[in-house]
Amino acid sequence: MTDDKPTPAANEARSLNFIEQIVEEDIRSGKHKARVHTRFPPEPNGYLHIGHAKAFCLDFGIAEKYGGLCNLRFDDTNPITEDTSYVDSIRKDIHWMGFDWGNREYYASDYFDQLYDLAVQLIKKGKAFVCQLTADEVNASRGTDFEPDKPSPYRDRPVEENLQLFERMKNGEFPNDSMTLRAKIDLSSPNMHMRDPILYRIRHAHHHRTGDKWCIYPMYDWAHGQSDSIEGITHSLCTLEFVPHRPLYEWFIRELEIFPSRQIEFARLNLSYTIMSKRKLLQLVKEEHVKGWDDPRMPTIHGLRRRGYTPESIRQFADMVGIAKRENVIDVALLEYCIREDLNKRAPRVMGVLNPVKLIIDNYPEGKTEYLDTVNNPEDPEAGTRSLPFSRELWIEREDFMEDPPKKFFRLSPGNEVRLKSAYIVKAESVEKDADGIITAIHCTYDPQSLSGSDEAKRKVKGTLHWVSAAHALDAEVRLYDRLFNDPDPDGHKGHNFKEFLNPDSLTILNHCKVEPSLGEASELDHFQFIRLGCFNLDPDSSVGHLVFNRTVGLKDTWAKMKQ
RNA sequence: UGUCCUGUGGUGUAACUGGCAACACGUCUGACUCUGGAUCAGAAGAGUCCAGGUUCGAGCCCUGGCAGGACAACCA
Repeated sequence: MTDDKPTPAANEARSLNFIEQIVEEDIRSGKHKARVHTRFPPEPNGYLHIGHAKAFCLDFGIAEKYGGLCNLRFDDTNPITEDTSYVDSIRKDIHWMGFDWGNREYYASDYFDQLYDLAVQLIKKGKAFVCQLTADEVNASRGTDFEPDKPSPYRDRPVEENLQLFERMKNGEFPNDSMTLRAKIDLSSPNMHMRDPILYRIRHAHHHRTGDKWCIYPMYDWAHGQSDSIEGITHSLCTLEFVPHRPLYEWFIRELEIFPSRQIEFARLNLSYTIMSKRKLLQLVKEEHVKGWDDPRMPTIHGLRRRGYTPESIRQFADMVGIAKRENVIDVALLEYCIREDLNKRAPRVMGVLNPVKLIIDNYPEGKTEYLDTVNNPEDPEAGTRSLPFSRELWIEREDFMEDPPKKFFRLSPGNEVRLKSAYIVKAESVEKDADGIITAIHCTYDPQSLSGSDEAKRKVKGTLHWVSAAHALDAEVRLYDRLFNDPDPDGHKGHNFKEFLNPDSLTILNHCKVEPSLGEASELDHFQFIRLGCFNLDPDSSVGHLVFNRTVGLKDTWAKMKQ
């Protein structure tokens, strides 16, 4: 066994995304002494969503894979939109996802002093100046693609004067927006970011961490790259919209002669039938199209958690979508696949009836209750068994009975037999209806010899139904969710607002569901598989005596597919 | 119009860096099943945006097009 060609499997295990390839090359060449250090830099001005999850799974994942570190760094350079409450939620979300940053929780605001000093350094080099143009005037001075910007009249202010003015800016001697510090680079650059970008602006605003110490705040380009350098970040991973910023990122490194972090960009996640813009998600919350950031229909981490998604399923998803530079739209079906697969292995099976109709077993003794054993999870022998109360009157799913069934209907219909899961085989005999012709009860008979597990129970019947004993059932509210938008790309239609595509049926509330009594002991957010129906979890809205379940995702339903 | 990024089955990602395109989701069969779930077996589906070129040989290299996206905030 010397010259085996690599098997496809081995090959695949070796296949790396383009960022891993870069990292491995750097390690091989001994760059930064083969050290790998990444960071996840959220701005604390909103909640994290699944797109961020893709990003921080990458940041933390790369560090983990190559024995490096990943910092959490809040990019808090804009006090008027940022808030400490967001810091808490972001921290919580990342922890919940299973990542840890040790004591390396940093803030761009931690570096305001150093950033200020670096700015002074840049001024001294003659590479930055204090500009007194108003925002409108700056915009008016902007050129076009082929026409350079008009130089600011303050562009050639002497270094000494710049130094003094910048210090006075810092000292709060000037009102908001009256001055900026701008880099002096290249007014005719085809890259607009190089046309004397603004580094600092004046904002007399209270900052959630630095309080009132500062009234000048650095812009993204100035703060982000330098923060990377200060932390010794080797690979600074960000999304594609920052590609044009990279020349500026590198210009600062060169001019300041600071640690050369490398910025690498990848394509952000897009999910079909949803939106990912923080601003637009905020709009959905504010305009009450959803009930909050943690509404189970939201693509936020908060929303997914409440919906019943597990950290493992989301990490699996992040892994499966891959990393590349081309625009992409991931099918939500992949996300659903990930949670089904995870919960299939872990979620205990229980019985719950969403749209109940009474099933009366005419030949079963009145007042009798049997306790029948049933397995908690066929995928997990360790999960054990529990007992279920069974009696003469049961609830079954209204959909599971048809008076006049089509040929492939494997459920209950007059004269036909069906297995009640973990119980007996029953045969439908007759129905009761109300004045409107709606079935109010189904009468059946059971075969006492057919109890699950008994020798006589080997008889095959075409279908198996879930059920709940009427006398023992608990009432429950069940919330069914459908996609929030009924268009695959709600934000992608020119001339149409994304809200036009909101799905009016994204939430269906069922109020009179019946669930097995064991569910009375469920805890908040516990996961279950309601047999034959889907994955559900207990919503925090539940209270003693009022159970509320969310449907995380339905089971694959080939019958539903056949009906179409 | 300028600069930059990107074009591989329906979707996403690969192709050990020149050797006739693989994996996953989705779709469709069939088997099995006390969940029409799961599991198992299998199938269909791209000749890699287009046109030239280099080469024995190109998705990978070169040239020229075309298409999509990003940028032009005192946001990040």
